[in-house]
Amino acid sequence: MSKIIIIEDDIYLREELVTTFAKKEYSVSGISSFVTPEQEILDSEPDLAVLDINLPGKSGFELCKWLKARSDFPILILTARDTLSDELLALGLGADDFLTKPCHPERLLARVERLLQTYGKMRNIIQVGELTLDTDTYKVIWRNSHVILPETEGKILQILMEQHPSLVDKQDLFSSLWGGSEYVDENILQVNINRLRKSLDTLGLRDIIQTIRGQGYRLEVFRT
Amino acid sequence: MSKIIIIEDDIYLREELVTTFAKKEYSVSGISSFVTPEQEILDSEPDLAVLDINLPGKSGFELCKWLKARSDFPILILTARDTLSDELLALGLGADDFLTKPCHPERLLARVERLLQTYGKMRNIIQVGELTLDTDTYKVIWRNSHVILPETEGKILQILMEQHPSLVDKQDLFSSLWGGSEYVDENILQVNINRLRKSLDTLGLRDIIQTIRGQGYRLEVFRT
DNA sequence: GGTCTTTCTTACACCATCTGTAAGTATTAT
DNA sequence: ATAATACTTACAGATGGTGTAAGAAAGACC
Repeated sequence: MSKIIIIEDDIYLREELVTTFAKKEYSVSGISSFVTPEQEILDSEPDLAVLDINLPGKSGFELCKWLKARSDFPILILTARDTLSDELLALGLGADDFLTKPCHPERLLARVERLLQTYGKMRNIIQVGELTLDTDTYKVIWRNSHVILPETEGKILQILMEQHPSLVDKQDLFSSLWGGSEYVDENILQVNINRLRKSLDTLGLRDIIQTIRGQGYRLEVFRT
Repeated sequence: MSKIIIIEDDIYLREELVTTFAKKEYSVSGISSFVTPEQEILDSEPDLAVLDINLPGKSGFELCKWLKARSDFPILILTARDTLSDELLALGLGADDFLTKPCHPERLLARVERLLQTYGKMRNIIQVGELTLDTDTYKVIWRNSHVILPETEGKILQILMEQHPSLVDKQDLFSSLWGGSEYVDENILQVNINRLRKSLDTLGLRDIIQTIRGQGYRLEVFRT
């Protein structure tokens, strides 16, 4: 069954939540240390996180933003802070739902259920602005159209998106793509960048890959 | 920009919602006739629907269920009915969010924005129970694993899922897959069914394709 | 139980696509 | 102007997907 992680410092409420989910046959765990919760959360590879805002150390807002940039499981914010601006901030940071305490367990369960169902359809999706990439199939989605890239082009785009908005060194691309093997033609990267540009051009994405002469490539920042 | 459809019988509120969304550069339209709203909604191919519950004719609940079975855009329920059981019912029928009137426009906009962002990542996804298929790439997801099918196998699975839980006639499969072309070996369907079964077996999905001797195939109904 | 029909399984060869190599052209920096 | 870097196009080998073929297994019917 799905794995849920609870990030909540009130031990009483945390245990209550754990019990609520455990009853429904979820595999559920609570975070107890708030010194460096980030890695603990990522390492547990949850299917969903229930996140409080008022935490010792990093706030739930910061945590939400940090997690959303590095993972693709849904985050449900559950907090006593019930102002509209809190909700707008949370949703703006990528939170998937926002519920206020006290929250009826059935409502929480229903919301969690819905998120799991929605996200169950999307595994291994990364996103930069409006650009979406499925890293299993290398399907690229932008606005209302899509292309399916061959493996090499897809891997290049994946690296560019993961490093966005930083520059990606040519050497990094070489070692990621052809690292283990023996010598390959220096030109191979340019050829594949060229192919990738042509593929993306069919979506109307001209010039989103910038060349930084002598160093490497990077994704152009574009309006969202 | 994204296209939103408003299904709300109170003309006053409807116009207010239309204005709210229009300001944010959404392409927005309202339903005015409630005799047969279903087809009008589908035909407009919206990216999201805002749906009231208390409607003349079919209720919003029925409409939600009907639409969810035939389309894949998100549905946000916006209603004056604020009981928990209404919310649970709506979410259970597949609604993606549930807000009660009166609702602050900013909250509504933020929720809509979030849904559009989430759904923007998932184009052309169909689902039967826990089984998910991307009909562009033929990536099949089940529980925590996935396979990418070759085109022919993927098309067969797509048809079986679209017709589920009905039986699919062998002739239908033949005409869908090899319809236009000249003669093909009768055996080709059996070979590809066999290949598809083996591919799905790598997910632990043994025997989900039933053979109906003399007629065709169908997807086994399994526990969700 | 025997026989006929239908379905399943495995192997093989053709074909399309992807990939790296090569060679030549264009662009940029100094 | 010249050299260095980046781009473009064409080509051939490798890979994986597809239909054909032939025989084995399973089910229906008497």
